[in-house]
Amino acid sequence: MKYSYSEYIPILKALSDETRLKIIDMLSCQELCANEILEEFKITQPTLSYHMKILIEAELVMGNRQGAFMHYSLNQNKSSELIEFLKHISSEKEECICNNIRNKERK
Amino acid sequence: MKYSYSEYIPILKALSDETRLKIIDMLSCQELCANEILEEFKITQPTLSYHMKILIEAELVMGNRQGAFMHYSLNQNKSSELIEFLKHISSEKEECICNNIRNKERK
DNA sequence: CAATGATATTCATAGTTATCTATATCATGA
DNA sequence: TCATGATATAGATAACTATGAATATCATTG
Repeated sequence: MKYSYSEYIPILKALSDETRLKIIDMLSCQELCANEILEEFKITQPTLSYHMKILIEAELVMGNRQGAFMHYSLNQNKSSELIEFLKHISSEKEECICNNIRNKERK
Repeated sequence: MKYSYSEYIPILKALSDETRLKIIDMLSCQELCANEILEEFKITQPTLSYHMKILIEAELVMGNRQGAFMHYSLNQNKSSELIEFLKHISSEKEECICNNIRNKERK
């Protein structure tokens, strides 16, 4: 399995913010719309909209318009994918980038 | 188990950079010193030193001076801890932050 | 103890990010 | 169709980040 680091940067950046981490947590059991999310924070509505956009662009969250309301839900596939990626890069493996580094000199 | 979001921000920020993700991957099987890592990138030595500092401050990487050389190794505990945290916030659970949101109104 | 090699720090800077205010768009119901 | 409520976009800005050049520190070896 081949991973590209850059592919995961937007997801990791999306998660590198306390507000957005909390939003992920809030969406873990149920979908919510923007005003329900907003109530839990002391930020303005445009700021929340900005954070939602980042989460959606990272594909961690899906937006589904129901009339005037945007229903936001978690994309569990994407978070699982990230978790697999993190497990992969941080554990020992056969085909590893590090095979080309110091081992090279040892052989 | 109680998680604080802010605790994980430095780790997630540390991972939100392609250079640093690659460094984590490079350290997954063996420890390496700075010049070995540097060879794999087209950045300057001070820039690498800056990235290593961020990884160390996030406790994802440990530095161990061996004479003139710094041996960098992965702190697998820390990456596991992050993975557990991400699993936790992104999956359904009994005691969830979202219990206090929409459910409240339904009861 | 001076030269050299390895790594860290300082400083300056361009680029990015989070935030707000103001405004726009979009949907609904009177 | 107009007023209202929900969400998005634009523009401005302060704070933060990644980078390189210059320099400093630290360890080794002659």
